[in-house]
Amino acid sequence: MSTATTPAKGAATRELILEQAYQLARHDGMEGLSIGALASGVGMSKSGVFAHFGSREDLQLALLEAVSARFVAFILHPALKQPRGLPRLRAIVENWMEWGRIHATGCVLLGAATEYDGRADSPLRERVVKQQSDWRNEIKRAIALAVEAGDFRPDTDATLLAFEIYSLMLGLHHDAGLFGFDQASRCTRAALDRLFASYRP
Amino acid sequence: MSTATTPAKGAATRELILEQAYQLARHDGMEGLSIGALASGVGMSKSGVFAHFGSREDLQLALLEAVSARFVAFILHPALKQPRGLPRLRAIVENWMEWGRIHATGCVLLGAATEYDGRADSPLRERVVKQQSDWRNEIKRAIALAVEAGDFRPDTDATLLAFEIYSLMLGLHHDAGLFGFDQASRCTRAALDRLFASYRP
DNA sequence: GAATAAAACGAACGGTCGTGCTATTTTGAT
DNA sequence: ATCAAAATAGCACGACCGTTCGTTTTATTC
Repeated sequence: MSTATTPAKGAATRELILEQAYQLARHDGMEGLSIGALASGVGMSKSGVFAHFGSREDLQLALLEAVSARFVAFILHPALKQPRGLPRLRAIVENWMEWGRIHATGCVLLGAATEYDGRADSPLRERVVKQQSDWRNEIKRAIALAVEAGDFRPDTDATLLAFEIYSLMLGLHHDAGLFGFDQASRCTRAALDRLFASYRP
Repeated sequence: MSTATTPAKGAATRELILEQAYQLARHDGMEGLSIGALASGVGMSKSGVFAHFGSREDLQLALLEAVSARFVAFILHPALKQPRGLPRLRAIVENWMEWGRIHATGCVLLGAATEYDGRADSPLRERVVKQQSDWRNEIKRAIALAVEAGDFRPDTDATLLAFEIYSLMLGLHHDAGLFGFDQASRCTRAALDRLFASYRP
């Protein structure tokens, strides 16, 4: 122990692998992710990549974790600088739409949610469900703060509004992937304005 | 020619194969569909199954076509018995929700839309885009009839409303797959009521 | 620089993948 | 019953899959 400094500097390689895995999973989904393609993507041997995670499933779990952290860091954290209430909620949604623009060509989290939606219980599915549940709660919290601030009517159903917002974001991703981002974002913005207006006191 | 009756009675086998492919694709997606698993599912040899379609891609295309036809037959056709306007639109949405209930454990069409969203152009993707586009137009038509009937305000943006409805259905599928159908359908119904009310004259 | 631990490699394993090819069976019309 | 055509089976192929194992290279510590 004593001077037990971090003996693992090859954790940087792990990051590199996860970054590449992220790119691959955007195209082929979580189940389409293969260690062989991943290895040649980072210029390593299959076994070299494999050793970092111990199994394909653990790799997938690590990827899921990494993407989720990235998602929250991109959307929620910057929005926390905005004052509580509608401004913060709008910032979240705005960042979310920007995330959708960047990931119009495939989003790992959305793909995972679709791949594991009705599947039998597995560590992967459990993780996805928890992440989605956590994220939904974050939105509900932002909504609750907007109600407190008087930006929304006191009888606002936060669960319902969170569902409505989330649905529009699904619509954005869906339409952006199939019909192009510009048209999709126009509809999304208009729908969000209508939605927020309908909850105004 | 002359008495050229249908020489192919093994088209029934094709149907059987497609039915099994449908079940498999619900779990593993369109890209997870494999001929080997399909063959053992219907109790045939791989090559026997293969011969019916000529390639995996053609099998996928045939499946996509079959599911799409089933989708429309389940949701749109029965609704056409309802009078034009809001009743018919409501019937469409109601059938759509029932479809979502049945397919809470994986919907092939939704899965395909996610799998091919940002992908490079391929026959599969083109087919998915066309199907989604056609379906969106059907919704817009039903909305336009509702406007004509005076159920919605004359300045109703059919494209926007179609997007809003579609988004809610995506939200239903999403939440039903992850959190259970009951809670998801409650939110969806409430959101639909709010949405329709907001367009009332 | 020697000793030690971490990291990466390379080959091999049993499987499954999609896809050809050639037989064999089954079917439907004569 | 016959015969052509359609349907299915059987087999083999090259490629890739996740995983294991023993070795070799690289990095860290004394």
